Amino acid sequence: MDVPRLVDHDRRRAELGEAAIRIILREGLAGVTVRGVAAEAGWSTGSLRHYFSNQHALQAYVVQATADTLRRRVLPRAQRPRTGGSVVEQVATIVEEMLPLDDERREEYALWSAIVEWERLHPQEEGSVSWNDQRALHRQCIAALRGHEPVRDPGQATAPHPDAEVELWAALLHTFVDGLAAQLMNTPSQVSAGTAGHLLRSLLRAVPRPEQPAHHTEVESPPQG
Amino acid sequence: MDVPRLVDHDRRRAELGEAAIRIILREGLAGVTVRGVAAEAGWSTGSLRHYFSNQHALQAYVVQATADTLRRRVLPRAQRPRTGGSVVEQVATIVEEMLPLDDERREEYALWSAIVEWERLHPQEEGSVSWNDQRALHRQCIAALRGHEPVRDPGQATAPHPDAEVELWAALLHTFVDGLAAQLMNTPSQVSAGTAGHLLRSLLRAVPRPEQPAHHTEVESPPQG
DNA sequence: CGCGTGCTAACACGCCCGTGCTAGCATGTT
DNA sequence: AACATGCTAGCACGGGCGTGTTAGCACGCG
Repeated sequence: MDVPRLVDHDRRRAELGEAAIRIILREGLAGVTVRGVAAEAGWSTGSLRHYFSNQHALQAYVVQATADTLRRRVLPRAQRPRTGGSVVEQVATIVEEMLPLDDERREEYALWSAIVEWERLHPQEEGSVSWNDQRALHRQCIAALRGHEPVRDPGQATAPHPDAEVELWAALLHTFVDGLAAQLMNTPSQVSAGTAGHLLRSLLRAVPRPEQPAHHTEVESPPQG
Repeated sequence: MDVPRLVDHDRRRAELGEAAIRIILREGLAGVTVRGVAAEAGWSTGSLRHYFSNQHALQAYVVQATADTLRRRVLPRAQRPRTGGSVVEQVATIVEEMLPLDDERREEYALWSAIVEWERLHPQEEGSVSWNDQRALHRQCIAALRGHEPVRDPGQATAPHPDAEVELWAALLHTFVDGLAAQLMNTPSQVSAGTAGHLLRSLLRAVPRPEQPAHHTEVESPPQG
């Protein structure tokens, strides 16, 4: 026993994941079948089932692998330091890294939507994949609105933020970005990339900032529900 | 020939539509199969195919019937006149009629999402169903922000609006509402109904209005893309 | 009453699916 | 060189799907 492995299981699984991602982009998450993924990767179904006993196990792995791929692709772009331009422009370029404004980001957003859909249909899995990423986007919005570097995760996610107004506007921006992304994906004929940029910057200009306190919004309670 | 009909075809089609809506709510649009709808309605597949030759014809009809059902349910609620409360509160209650804040409106939003999904997958159909409803929501937002009754459709959809700022904020509100609805559906544990209400009202309070021109947003171009 | 037409039900075909199973191949060890 | 074990390929079964076809039923009309 304990014979040295002949193949690298992790490498094989990663190959399967890449094939599955290609299928998701072509046919959506419902197209991720045992037979389909095996054919896309050039294998037989029996070989695939040596690594994933179930379709469920396959899809769960694919969701995880896709989330990892997205993190590696999107986060560095969003966290790249911005120096030039106004605060509005800096925040806009950060947010635009996550919006489906071109084919590459449309691909990324389609993959992200597939993950969210999968987790909506399978809510009992231990440890939601998208939750941490949602928090990361949230923190990114907060940090961007402050004009600071992203805050390290304090570990206490529900603790009230020191600046309730910034927290509120981060939540508003987060929601707005979700809507903008949905409109760009679902009704691209009505909301083009240029329109999205205009809308985003218009909203950002409406955000009250300390150095420009022209508009006061009465904050009643923190937006965490 | 021209023998009087023995059954009311429209009535039968409507029965099929209701059965299909139940299936959409249970299993999504992908569950709308010829066999499944026939079984849900208590028919045989042969009978169903007497009314719809294709699965495509069935689904196209179901999408249309669902859109009609939604219009009859949602539009009267949204267009009900608001008298009491501030403008923010009036607009909030209008918008909330379209948000998935309880089980009934979650059902409605799930049906609406199915329609949008279907039209995204079949873009070549003559006359998009959701386009007119998107315009209706857009006009509703504009009218609500103005505090007026809904404007009649001028027939010239791309004509620039007289008040560019209202048009801009209507588009921003529309996008924000889309994002809020998506968050309520996809991540209800993070965005509850109460949170959604707070966020919506916070955004509405930030909208500059003629009687409260405390904040000036530099409008550069109309948001139509 | 008998007939024709509209409607219904059921079956058949081919395809794709998940999954269990088994014979064969390749490789590291003895 | 021979073996044992991990891996591969392929088949088989049962089920769901869309769709074409066909036999049978019900009703209105002559």
